[in-house]
Amino acid sequence: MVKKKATRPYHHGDLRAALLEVAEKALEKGGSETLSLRELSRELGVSSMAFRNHFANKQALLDALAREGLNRLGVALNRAISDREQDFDTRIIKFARAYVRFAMKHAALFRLMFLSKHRTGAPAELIEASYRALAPGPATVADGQASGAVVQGDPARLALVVFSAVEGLIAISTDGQFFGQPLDRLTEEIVSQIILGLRPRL
Amino acid sequence: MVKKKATRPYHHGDLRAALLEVAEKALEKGGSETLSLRELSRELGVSSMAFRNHFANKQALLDALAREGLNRLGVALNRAISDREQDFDTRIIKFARAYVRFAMKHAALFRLMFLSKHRTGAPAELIEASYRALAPGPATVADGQASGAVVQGDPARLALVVFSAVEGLIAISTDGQFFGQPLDRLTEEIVSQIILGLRPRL
DNA sequence: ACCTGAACACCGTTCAAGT
DNA sequence: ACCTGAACACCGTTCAAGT
Repeated sequence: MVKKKATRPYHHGDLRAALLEVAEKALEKGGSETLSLRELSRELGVSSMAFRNHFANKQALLDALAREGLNRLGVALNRAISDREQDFDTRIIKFARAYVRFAMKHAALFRLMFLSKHRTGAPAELIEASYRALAPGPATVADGQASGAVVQGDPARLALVVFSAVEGLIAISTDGQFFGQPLDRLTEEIVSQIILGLRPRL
Repeated sequence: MVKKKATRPYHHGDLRAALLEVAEKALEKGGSETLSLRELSRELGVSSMAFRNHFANKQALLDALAREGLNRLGVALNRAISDREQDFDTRIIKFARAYVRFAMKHAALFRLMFLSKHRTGAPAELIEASYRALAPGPATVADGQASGAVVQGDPARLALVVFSAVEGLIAISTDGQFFGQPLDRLTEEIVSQIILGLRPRL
């Protein structure tokens, strides 16, 4: 996130930031395919091609949006596991909840984030941003290994099981078929299940 | 799937089927947003608006494609659990594998299927097609309950845990981070984990 | 450095018309 | 019943030009 000097040249102090802001709003109520650059420009009272000074094309704007989203997810996940005094189970459940909550709260952005990073020819920068954002997962698993709560093995590989559980919850959550169970409770249940498999054999 | 008489009126015996076929091919290598009706029409050597006799608009064509995909998934899932002599664990693992394999093999179609049915204002027909396609999940759980392999409770609710596991696998599989483990094996591992939670308490 | 405006090659959809 | 072709209102992107 490079800060630009607010020289207020034509219409805005920072057209780039303004574009990202309205783009995210448009995203959240229409998806990435219905998002129109011309419409965004109209909203901001700027010419259709003003955005060209800040983004090479539409894809570049979407990538920037995805990158920003990944950074925000990373912050949320880091905060969730920040208390290193807590035991592994508590931390990993908080991690899972933060992940699921982010996906629920910013559904369209979340979809874009993983659509962008998985598309063929995604910029390396985006892949790296994703690794950084998700790093709290493996990190917590590694801490769990250090305290004897988790079996030995590659933390990234073991964390994959947690990611799988979380992504599964997110996927089925759009069905809204929770039979009245709050999502936080379901997250705890499923992740608790997963934790059992990560336990060292007695 | 209503069969039309092959009267070969202008260009095709069945333009509807031909459209669905090329549309799926286009989908599989470009996503639903880059799919162009005009381009499909050109490929079939037909006017841009010929499709209008078979589909009200682009969305209707995508919905039809999603519906067809759901039917095919349903067939695959039914086949996976068809041997009622097998025990619960075997059947539900086969179910999960069939699900994951379908999603891998028809990635773009799979995405479209769940994008279509989850979008606001999705036709009821699509929702029903989805329930029918996924029915083998709850059905297998119900069989498991009958044989004492699964705890009591709403089969649809219990099956949700299996769906969650499977969807999670699919989500992370696009990352291709399996550390050399075959997906079938990982599916078995994770679903086996899930099964433990479905067991009646001794 | 930042923004404009006309032009180009695409879209999906509507409508009147053809057979 | 099925298909065509012109027209309309949109796109994203390129390019030459403005300050």
